[in-house]
Parts: sequence; structure tokens; C-alpha cells
Amino acid sequence: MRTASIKDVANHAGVAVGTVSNVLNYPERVASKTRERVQASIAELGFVRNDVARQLRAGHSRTIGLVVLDIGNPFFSSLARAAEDAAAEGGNAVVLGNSGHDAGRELHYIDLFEEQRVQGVLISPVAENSKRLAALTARGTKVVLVDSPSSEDEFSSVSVDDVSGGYMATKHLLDIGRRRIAFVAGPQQFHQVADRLSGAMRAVAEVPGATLEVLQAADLTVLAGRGVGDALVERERSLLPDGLFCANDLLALGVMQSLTMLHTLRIPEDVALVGYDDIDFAASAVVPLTSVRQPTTLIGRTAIELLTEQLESPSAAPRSVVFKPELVVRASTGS
Amino acid sequence: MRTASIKDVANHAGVAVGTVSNVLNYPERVASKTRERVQASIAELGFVRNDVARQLRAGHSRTIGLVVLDIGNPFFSSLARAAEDAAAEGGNAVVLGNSGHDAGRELHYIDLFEEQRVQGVLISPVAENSKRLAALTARGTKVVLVDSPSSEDEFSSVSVDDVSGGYMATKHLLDIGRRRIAFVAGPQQFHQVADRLSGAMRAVAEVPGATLEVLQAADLTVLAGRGVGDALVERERSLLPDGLFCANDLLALGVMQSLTMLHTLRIPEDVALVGYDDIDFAASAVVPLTSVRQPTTLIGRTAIELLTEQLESPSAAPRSVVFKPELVVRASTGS
DNA sequence: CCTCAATCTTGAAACGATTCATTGTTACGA
DNA sequence: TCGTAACAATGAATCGTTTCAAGATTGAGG
Repeated sequence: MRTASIKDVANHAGVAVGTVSNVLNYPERVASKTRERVQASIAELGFVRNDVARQLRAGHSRTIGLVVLDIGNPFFSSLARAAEDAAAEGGNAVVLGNSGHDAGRELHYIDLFEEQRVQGVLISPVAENSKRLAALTARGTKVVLVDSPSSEDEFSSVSVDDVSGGYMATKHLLDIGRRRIAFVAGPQQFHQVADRLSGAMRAVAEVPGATLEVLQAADLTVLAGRGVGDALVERERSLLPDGLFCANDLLALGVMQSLTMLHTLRIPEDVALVGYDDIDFAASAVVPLTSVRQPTTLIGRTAIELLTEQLESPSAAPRSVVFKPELVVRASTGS
Repeated sequence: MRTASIKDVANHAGVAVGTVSNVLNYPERVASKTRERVQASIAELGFVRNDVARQLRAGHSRTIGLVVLDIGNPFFSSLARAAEDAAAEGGNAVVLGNSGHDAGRELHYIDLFEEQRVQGVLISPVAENSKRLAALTARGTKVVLVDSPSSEDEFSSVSVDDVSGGYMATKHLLDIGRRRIAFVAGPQQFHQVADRLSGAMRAVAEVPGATLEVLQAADLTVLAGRGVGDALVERERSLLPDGLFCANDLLALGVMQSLTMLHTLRIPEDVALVGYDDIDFAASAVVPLTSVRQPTTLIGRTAIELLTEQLESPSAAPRSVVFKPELVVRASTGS
């Protein structure tokens, strides 16, 4: 059984196709008697409007593309959810693409989205990729960078000030009297890691006598954090840092597990601990974790807003929004 | 600047539109000299095929709809990722909708997907909803239920045998000598919770002298688990269960935190602990958690396969695939 | 040089909706 | 009864592709 078209409805109701279209889009233009007859036919035939045809005529879709680095990461899944909600309010849907840090997959999704004539693309790019994205905008598809500041103000962007986040985390450790600070870093090519470190360095520089050590973790995972923690536990007590700032919560939780498992070191008495991201597990860890919260919901909504802005006034200059993160103090720094 | 159409390319290359279309879809039908000329024009004009028009002609899209209960839940985000990968291999894209356990939003996405003429819908339904879904299939949109067995074999479905998972978790506790078993339950209207409990009951019934107690948690979260754990710690030692099976890993981790925090109860010596889902945090918990692993990747891929199957032979009867979960033994049960 | 087959290319029809200028209808005041 | 304004309904054109029957071109064999 082929699905009923607007023409079938028109025949069934004994009106012209234009009238059916009006019933769907401008019901007030149609006399109520006719409208009811058409609506009855729609119900009887089980007619469902073909959005593809509508889009062809309209020249653009009601869809927004979103490319994220890793949908398994709570940061991105939360962001995606917020974007989806915000888009839905405007009658749009979000198509999700997961690049998994792979430039090839990222390109694949950009191509796909352009062929689908999405209204715009929200993207957390794997690397600087502005040629392809510039081509997109040149052909009329709007682009908003997410969690990645736009170099040169070429595109609109939403990001969080990671330098400032690193600064406030470290300053908090200094404020509660810690002086031997260590930063647990992930891979340095992630700009987030580099920025948080640079914020930490700034805070330490402001306090005479404070020192900053960098401990390198292989990855941004719980396991990598345990590795760092295990190494710390072996150290002579006098060489231990008394304040630890980790590049993200997963690392922090791993470190926490190592330190608390053997009951030799107490958190926060011996070592105060700060994480980053404020994932759900931070609040409910063995020792509730002080963390830097990123406003994921706000980021997602704002990205949609910036896109909408560009769609409504296509000539307007791109705009960049940078959010300040927020420190959430919990027991791991003495609350 | 309007984006170039196939007609613009045809003019520019001095050929007919049909030829350009052939270059795009059946390059071998076109003489190589012509083909190269057309490809040069495509490159020069920056032509990008309009998939909307293509879909209109084809009568269906290259898109598959996926509606999940909660994209923030690692189970679903992992599943979504797998489905997306599998779909991409077949040249299709997955559009994600997040119902958030809300029937209204679920309906919204079903409507949207039908208007967009997706090839099919993969859905983890909020509740029994077969009328709307039956209407979908009646109009030719295929449906595959995910993580929810199809009653009456009306639709194809992929699910995991939760009864069997509950059975194997509990049997493992019994096998290591535990007799006073407790099941930490979440809301009973989730069929997953009910099924896991019923498996646990079956295992306990097989061992004379073994008992099963049900501890009710308000929610399937870490916090709810801590609540249950805190209540347990207060109990008289002789009334404590010696084996705990939790409806999911979040609950188990919460319970673990309560029990270990005060160092009064040891895991697994005093209480052995089993979770469900085998999320990433299970392996790296303070005490690595024994858990029942669900093959999320397999579920996602299989859902796409079942859909493909139905698309290729539309008259074939729906098929249901039920996976057996797998017990992963770790330190929390003595490994 | 002609024929025939093989190979390429053409261009109009179709997909299903929206748009809008045009035509048809109604009703009311003069 | 007529003129006209206000309101409804019409239907052809359009969006950008794909499809496919028909026409054009090429080359080999006689």
C-alpha cells in the first residue's frame, strides 16, 4: 500500500490540492465546512505529510546537524540533549554524528549534512578544519563551533573558558592553604588540557612560595588516574603534593581510588583533590569531589541560539560566546 | 549565492542533466571524456548533490530514526553509537531522538520521523505503544523494538534476556557460598527490573536454605544506592545479607560507597556484590565490581540488521533476537 | 560506402508538496 | 436587480533530482 499523497486527499475530499495544502498550513484561510471535510479525509486515508517534498520546495530542511567528538562522554551527551531540546522548541530536529576523534568520519558527516541541506551544523571539530567549514558557509550552510573557540572570528562559537577554570580550581587549592600543587594532565594536544594547565600556572605564579608540578597521564580515563595515584602513594611523604588538580573528573576519581584504597593518605587532610567537568559521579564518589562545572545545557542551547541568529540575519557577523565555568566545592577539598 | 544545481552543472559542461546524473550515479555508463568534463564542472561550481530532491524521487530517505529512553545513560549512548556505525556501513544515517521516558516526546519523534519518511524506526518504547507503531508499519515504515521484547511478534525486536541475567548473577552468589541474598530493586514498572528480580527468584528457589530479600531503591542512581547501603550498615550484623545483587551498576556503586566508607563491612568478605550493565565505572571502582554485561554494540548492530532485513524482503515475518548477557567476575565477589 | 550493433547522450516525465495569480462565489447596500 | 467587496477555491508552475524510452554517434565488418 502506497502512502496517501496530498492529491489523494484532494480527490477524496473533492477539492483542489492547493486547498489541502492550505488546510495544513493556513487553516484560517479555508472555510470551516471545507476544512472539516478535508480533515476527515486526511484522517480516513491516514495521510502523513511528506516532509521531503515540502523541504524541496522550501529550499532547506528543518534539521540541524551536530557533530561531536564522543557521544559516550557525558559532557557531549548532555550537550546534545540540550541542543536537541532547544531545537525542538523551534520546530527543528537534530541529527547527531559521532566523529570519535576521527577526522575522516568528521568529514563524512559534514558531507552528509551538506547533501541533506541541513539548516546549519554545530560541530566540535577534531582539529582545525576551517577550509571545509568555510566552503560550507560559502554555500549557505551556517556553522557554529562548539567547545572550541573560533580562530579569527570566522565562525560563531560557544566555548568555556578553560584557562579561567584551571585558574579557579588552583586558586581554591591555594586559598585553603595548599602550596605544593600538582596538575594531573592528559594528552597535551587536547586544547582543553593545555588551557587548564595554563590557568593553573597563572594561579600558582600569584602566590609566592607555591610550586606547580605536572604529572602526565596517558589518557583522560579512570584507569590512567589510578596509574598516577599509584605512583604518588609510593613517594616519600615529604615529596608529596598537598593539592592535586586533575584535568578531568575521570582522572580525579582514579587518583582518589588509589589514595583511599590503602588508607595511607586521607582526602582532603593529606591531599586535597579537584576535578573538572562535574560529572554525575563526582558528587557521589567515595569522597565527594570538588570540581569545575561546565554549563553543558547552556552551551547546547546557546549553540542553537547562535545558529538561529545567523539564519535570521544571514549578513550579521559571527558571534562568539565564552562561558565562565563554576567551582563546586565538596568534601575532597574540605568543604 | 544560490548553491549550484545539477542543471547549472549541465549548462557549464555543455551536456544534458541526465548525463550529469549518470556521472553521479552510474559513472561507467558515461564516456570518460564526458565524465571528466562534468567532474571538472562539478568541482569548479562547488556543486553538492541535493539529497532532498533525490529522496523525493526515490520515495524514501537514507535515514533511520532511533528513539531512546535516555541518551545520558551509557547503555543507550553505546547502543546508539553501534547503530550509527552499522547504518553508516550501509550508507545510511541515524537520526537520534531522546524521549527521556516521556510518552509525549516519544510520540513527537515518531511523527517527525514519519513525516521525514525515514526508512525505519528503531525504538525503545516508553510503554506499550503498539497502535501508533502499527500505523507506522501499515504505511510502510519498518519498526524494530530495542531492549523491549515484542509482545505478539508484531514487530521485529532485539532484547537481552534479563531473567537469565538475573539468574546468573544470583546463581554466582550462591555458587560462592552465599545464602542470604538481597536484591536491590529500582522502580518495578521498568520491565528490566522486574525481569532481573524474577531471574533472581528462580536461582534462589533452586538452592534449599537460600533466602531472597528485596530492598527497594527509589531510583536507578548512585544516590539511591547509597540510601540502601546506609540502611544496611545500621542493621544488626546477623540480619545482614551476605550476597547483594543490584538492579544496575549505579545502585551497586552507591551501595559499595556506603559499605566501604565506614570500614565496618568488607567487600567481598562480609558482603559480596553484583551489579548489572558493566558500565565503564564498574571495572575501576574502589572494589572492582562483578557485573552482568549487556552486549550493547551487538544490540545496536543487530537492530540495524533486522531493519535491513525487513526493508529487503518486506513480506518476511518479523523476527525477534534475544541475547544472553554475560557475567563478568571481579573482586567484589572474591575473584 | 553502407549496415548494424554497440555505446552514449538526450530531455521530458515524475516524485509530492507549496505558492500565488486567477477565477468563482456570496452577500449586502443602493 | 445590479455592482462590488470580501472571501474561497483553483490549478499550473516550481523546487532538484532520477529514470528511461528514444535519438544520436561511433566503429567494425562486408
